[in-house]
Parts: sequence; C-alpha cells; structure tokens
Amino acid sequence: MNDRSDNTDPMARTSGSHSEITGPRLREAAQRLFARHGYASVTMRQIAAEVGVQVGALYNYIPDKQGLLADLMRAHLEELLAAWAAEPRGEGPLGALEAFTRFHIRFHLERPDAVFIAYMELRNLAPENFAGIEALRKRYETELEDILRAGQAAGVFDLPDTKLATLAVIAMLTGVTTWYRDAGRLSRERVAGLYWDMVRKAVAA
Amino acid sequence: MNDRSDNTDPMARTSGSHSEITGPRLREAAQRLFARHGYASVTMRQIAAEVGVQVGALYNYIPDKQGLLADLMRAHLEELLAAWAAEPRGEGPLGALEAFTRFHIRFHLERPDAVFIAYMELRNLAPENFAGIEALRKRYETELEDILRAGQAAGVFDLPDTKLATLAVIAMLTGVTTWYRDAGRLSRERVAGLYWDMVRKAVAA
DNA sequence: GTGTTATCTGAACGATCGTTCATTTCAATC
DNA sequence: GATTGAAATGAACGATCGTTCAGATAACAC
Repeated sequence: MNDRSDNTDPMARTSGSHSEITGPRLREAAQRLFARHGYASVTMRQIAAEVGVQVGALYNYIPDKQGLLADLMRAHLEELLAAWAAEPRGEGPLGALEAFTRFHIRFHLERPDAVFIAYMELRNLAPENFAGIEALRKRYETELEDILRAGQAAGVFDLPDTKLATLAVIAMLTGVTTWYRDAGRLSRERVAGLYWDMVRKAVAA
Repeated sequence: MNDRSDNTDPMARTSGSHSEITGPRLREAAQRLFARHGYASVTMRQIAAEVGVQVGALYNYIPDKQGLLADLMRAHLEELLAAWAAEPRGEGPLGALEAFTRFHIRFHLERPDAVFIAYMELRNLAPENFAGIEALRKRYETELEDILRAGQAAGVFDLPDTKLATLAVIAMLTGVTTWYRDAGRLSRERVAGLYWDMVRKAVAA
C-alpha cells in the first residue's frame, strides 16, 4: 500500500531516512520556528513535527536545544563575516560605506530568520556560548566603525562620535527586516538605494 | 523575635501586606524579568520570588501570565502616546522632527525595560491582545510619518519614500536602548543631540 | 543474501510549568 | 475586642517540558 516515507505504523528507521536530509531539515525548521515564536517558546516536539520525525531522532544531530541555538547563531555570524570579507569595496570611505550599506541590506533581506535570531536570542545563550558569539557580532560592528573612522579622518564624514554613529547606522539598516516583504511595492534594490540615500546624508560632512 | 514581614513560618496573610504595595511591585518585577530574560523564559515563581511572595498570591492581581504581559505593553504604549501628545512641538516640520527625536530618545532611555518588552514580545501576545497593542504602536509610528510627510510637502525634507524613512528613523532611534548606559561617557542630552544631528542630515533636502 | 551500521520509534524519566483553591492570618471597622 | 474583608500560604492539579534509551527497521557493503 505505502511505498516510501509514509508508513502508517513505523516502529523504527523509516524508509528514505538519511542524515544528509534530516540534518539540514532540522536546522531549517528550527531556524524558522525560533524566528517566528522565539527560542524559549518553541518545543523540541514542534521542531520534530516540522521535520516529520519523532522528537528522539533530533538528538542524533544535536547535543541539546541550547547547542542547536548556539550553532545556528554562530553559523549565521560566521557566514555574515565571510560574505562581507568577500564583498568588493568601493573607492575610499564613501565607496566602502556604500558597499557596506548595500551588502548589509541585501544579506539581511536574504536571511530574515537568521538575522532575527542572532539579534533577539542573545539573552537565551548560555554564558559559555554567549562570549564567542557576542565577539563575532562585535567584529562585524567594528568593520563599519573602521569605515566611519577612516571617513572622519579623511574629512569626508562629520561624526562627532563614531561609536554612536556605528550603532545608529546598524540599527537603522537592520530594522529593514522588521517590515520588508517581497510582495511589497519596493524591490530589494530600491530599498537598499533608499537606505543608502539616508546613510550617505546622515554621515556627510 | 520577628517584628514585621519576616515571619519564619507564615501560613497565610503576612504582616505589612497591602495591595497598593504588592500590585506595583508585581508589575515592576515582571517588567524587569521579562526585559532581561524574555517573557517565555520567565516563570511565575521567579516573579513571585522577586516580589517576596508565593506564586499563588500573584493571581490576586492578574488574570494570568498572558494578561500580565498584555497589560504591561498596553500601559507602556498608552503612556508613550500620552507623553508625546503632551510634548511641546517646535516650529514647522523641522522643529517638530527635532522635538520628536529628542522626546523619543529621552522617553526610551527612561524606560529601557518597557521599551524592550514592547518591541520584543509582540510575538508572544495572544491574537486577541495583539490587535489592539499593534494598533497603538502603529499610531505612534504615524505621528512621525505625519511630520515627515509635512516636511516633504513643504520642501524642507527630501524623502522619496516617507513610509520607509519613518521606519528607518524609528529603528535608528530605538536602537539607543541596546547600548546606552548611564554610567557611560555620554549624557542623555548629548546622546539625543548626536542622534538629532544624524536624523536632521538624513532627511534634509 | 547476509551482516553491519545508520536512523528512527515509542515509551518513559524527573523536573517544572501555569493555575486553582481551601485555609489561615493580618488589617480595618465599629 | 469582636467582626468582616483583604491578602497570602502551601499544597496540589494535569500538562508539558527536554532528554534518554532499548529495540526495531531501513540502507548499505560485500
């Protein structure tokens, strides 16, 4: 009657099961659910249901719930830093700032769930996980701060407090994930352009 | 041996107990804990311990945990709208924008916990509570949007998309709560001034 | 086909959750 | 000082949590 994956009374390994499939699906399901409802509100059984598996099977892939969260956040931040490192910079501080702005908007709009988690779930990290992940976040901030300081030194920016300006710009840009929808009236390109307009003027000398 | 409030074996109403005291303390404790650890992670027993009472006593003051969250958020947003309504506006769109910016920074720095909750815990609201509270949040956004649109119409601002600009400015300003500490090197006045510098330039024609 | 390994089920564990309630004591009134 | 209502305790409820594990079955190597 059944051929694959929909046995009506499975008692053990199910047909078609594979770690190369279940592993990624677990991470995707967790990311989506954590972003939607928050880490603390999501149960392991919800994740398992989304994956299409019983809850015990999840522990073939993760040490525990906390480890799952930490892995998702670390992976996201490392991907963010690697992507920015590979991004072509423009000319001078102004070009670098434009590159950063457009990169930040684009990258974040492509991964709204991961961004949301990395930002909202810091307080749910165990101390031993928090330290390393917070350091990664800090490193990304420093990338922007370096650009702003260089521009300030070169006289193309007017920023009495580069640290504050860094945080202000990042907050402004990251906020895009809270409202942007692909079905909306603005394309991602256009949104990036509009944010760049505001950033450019805000820091201008 | 004991005089007040530290009976070693209390079995019922404790000495010094009063609803005018316990009620506010409950709300303060919940606000602090929700902001620090997140609504879903905080237990009623933690709140009770902070108040100095057993968990059952909390239900003399609240219908349930969800109602407590909704009340905190609604009260905060209503206070926000009332305070802005009572705030003196400056002259013209530019004056109004400066008034809004300085008000927003000041108000939010005075209540970091309430702000954090109103922003982070929207997804933990039951649908029946969400609608009304989201409407209040929206009304506050509209206050800024009206200012920006007026300035755009008057030609003092250059904003191709006022809706996007509204969200960008609010995100930038609200972000101040994530890093500002009173013990830091910048006064609240100075911070408000620095943010105003950036906002002013960002929207300028 | 046989044997080995990878993968999942089903059931259970103790802990903890939000909430309720009968009971007890304190505060207030007269 | 007796009476009444306000306020809190302590214990309990069923539900649900994260996690573990023995056993069962599919995938794969030979």
